[in-house]
Amino acid sequence: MSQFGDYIRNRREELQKAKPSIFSLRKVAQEANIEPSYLSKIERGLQPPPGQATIEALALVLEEDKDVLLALAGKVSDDLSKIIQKRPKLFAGLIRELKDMPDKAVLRLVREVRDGEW
Amino acid sequence: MSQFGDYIRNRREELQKAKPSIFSLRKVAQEANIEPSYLSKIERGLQPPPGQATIEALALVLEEDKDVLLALAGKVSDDLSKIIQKRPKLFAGLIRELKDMPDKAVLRLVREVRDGEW
DNA sequence: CATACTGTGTAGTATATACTACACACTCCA
DNA sequence: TGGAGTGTGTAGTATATACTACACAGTATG
Repeated sequence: MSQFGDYIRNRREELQKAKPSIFSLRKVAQEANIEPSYLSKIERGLQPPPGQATIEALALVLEEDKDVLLALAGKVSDDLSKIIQKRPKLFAGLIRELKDMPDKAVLRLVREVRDGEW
Repeated sequence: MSQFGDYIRNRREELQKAKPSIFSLRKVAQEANIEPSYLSKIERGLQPPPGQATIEALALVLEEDKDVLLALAGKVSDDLSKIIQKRPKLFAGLIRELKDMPDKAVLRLVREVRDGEW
């Protein structure tokens, strides 16, 4: 039931398969400046997700998107915060729509947005 | 600099103009089951935003979207969390795009999504 | 002018957050 | 077979969170 923990454990193990010497729990913890035992507990959901600074450090080490990691930890990134602040109603509407939107439609939407069609 | 506080104070005062007797700080605090002084401090940003339960109570009283209020408080709602969990990459992409997307494009996007064109 | 509201300041507290420190058990391989 | 590496368990702590309780000052109304 620990989204954040599961996510980073999966990600780390994935990287570890490719480069075992770099992505052990101890090495990753060291890179992120936290105790290995602490990271272990976070990955297994025995500890709530860490603070913003630590999450961003982990995002860097694990080559992950910090907005996603923060969100999985139940925290809102500064970028997302600015978007919501600027257009709260858009944000509320988007959540309502995305909840039930089929994947295919979402993918097409994102592709078009990215390609500047909007 | 207190997004959450500013937002709910504006909202409350707006409602207060229409119905002064119902939307005083004291009445709203009472409805949300918190101390008036606490709400006062939150509205002025002297106190960090309250917990999830209190935010949802305030959303109800102030007739606001709870996803927005939670996000302004730096917290991720369950609905948003589910979306991110299901499609982390979509979410990351969406944030990147929305940051610089002009309002007109966003509005058109949302309208179309809402109308089922997606 | 009293009393009934408005919002605010000060002081305090239980619980959760965000970690550290270090010992322990296991596996691998030289 | 022993040392280097893997992850984990227990114990503890400073700081922040998420509030309560209540006294106080101002305004408005009867």
